[in-house]
Amino acid sequence: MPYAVNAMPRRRSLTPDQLAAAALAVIDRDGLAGLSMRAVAQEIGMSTMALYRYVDDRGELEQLVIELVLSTVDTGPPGTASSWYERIEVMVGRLRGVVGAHPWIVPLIIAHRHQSVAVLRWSETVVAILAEAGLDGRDRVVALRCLLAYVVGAIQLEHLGPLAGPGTQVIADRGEFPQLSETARQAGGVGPGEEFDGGLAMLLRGMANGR
Amino acid sequence: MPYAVNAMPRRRSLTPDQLAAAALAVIDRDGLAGLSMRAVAQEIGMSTMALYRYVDDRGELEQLVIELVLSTVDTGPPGTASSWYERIEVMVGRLRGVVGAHPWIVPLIIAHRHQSVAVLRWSETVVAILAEAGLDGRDRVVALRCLLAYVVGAIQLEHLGPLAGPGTQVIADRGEFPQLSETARQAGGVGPGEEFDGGLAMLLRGMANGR
DNA sequence: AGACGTAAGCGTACAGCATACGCTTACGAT
DNA sequence: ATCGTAAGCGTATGCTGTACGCTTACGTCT
Repeated sequence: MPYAVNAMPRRRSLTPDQLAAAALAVIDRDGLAGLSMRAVAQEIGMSTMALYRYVDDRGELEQLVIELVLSTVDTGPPGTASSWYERIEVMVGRLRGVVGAHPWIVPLIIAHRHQSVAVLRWSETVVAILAEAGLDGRDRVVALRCLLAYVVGAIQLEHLGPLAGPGTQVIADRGEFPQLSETARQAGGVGPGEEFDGGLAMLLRGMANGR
Repeated sequence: MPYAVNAMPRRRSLTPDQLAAAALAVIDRDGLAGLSMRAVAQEIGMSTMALYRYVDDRGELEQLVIELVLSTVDTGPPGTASSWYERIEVMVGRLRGVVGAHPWIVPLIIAHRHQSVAVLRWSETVVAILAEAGLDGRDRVVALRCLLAYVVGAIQLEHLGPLAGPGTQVIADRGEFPQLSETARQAGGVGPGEEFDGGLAMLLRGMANGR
């Protein structure tokens, strides 16, 4: 006679969420490169191999992490009061807010997104709004993927490059790239948030003026 | 008395380009995860440690690789006959063509882009076109970063997810996400090229209708 | 109360990783 | 012919993921 689910010989001392949270803590502290089974085990005070009672391999742990993060994205449709334009901004803003708080996980999202329910829920809501905006068929497909590409790309460019100054600035200021260094000079006054929102606004204007 | 440059006690048997080409071959064959000093050494028939006569560390090898790839991007301004709109399309298309042929290196580009002259050259030309289009100040900064974010994000979404079907399709078709699965169905008929170009077109329309 | 079976958790082992250090060796300059 | 130098290599160290088998806690059944 098989055991009941809650009558295991020894109860697990961890929930998958706790495990994922520990992994996320490691990532936030030491970056994606710092994520190792050993580091996570130490974080929760267990032996390395104990983790394998919870996940089959490192990949499954990564999946747990992105699901933990993405599940905190509010995927409910924003109030219908505002325009579709603003509602997309809200949806994208929510995603950026959550993911931008843990930028190291973006590569994990790209790798595991097809297994993520959270991404699907978010996409579902966004697609619905796009439909309301009058986009359908090809254009809607394109718009959705385009939004995702932008979010994913922008977050990485913002957070995952090494400090912007020493590299670009020095070379740019050598007078070899006049237009660029002029632009770079003005970039100083533009905060990351404004930059992101500005780009998103361009994108949305383009979607609105669909051909 | 120091030696002349070409009179070294033992001539290097490799050019940096050959080294980078070997690393790129490994990446193209086995992915970024397959890139290791050992693998590259084997590829060129040298010992692992011999590589360190050419680069300080793995990071420098990566930089060599992206510079090898990106240096093949034609950064010359496209013919002035066409509109700025079309010229940006050409510039973005060139970048996508080259990088899309080696999609695994995108994370390397993100990490090392600030040290890449090729990226600067490309940006310089793009900025010049944007200026002609009437964009300046804040808008030009935003537009450039936005284009880069899109390219980088789109290439990763296209190439770096695991096969699209089994994951998304199966879940989507469970009727839980009606809008999404409807959209996904139509996505089948849209090729990657069309999708990329479609998104870019939206972006450019938005830039044109600057507020 | 005591015995049993199961799964939790751990220790060890192994292959592969980047790379520090020091040795050998080829070879241009003298 | 000799010498100095840098090319190239071998070994060692401390990381990584994880396969395998042991110990141990504990719910269930007698």
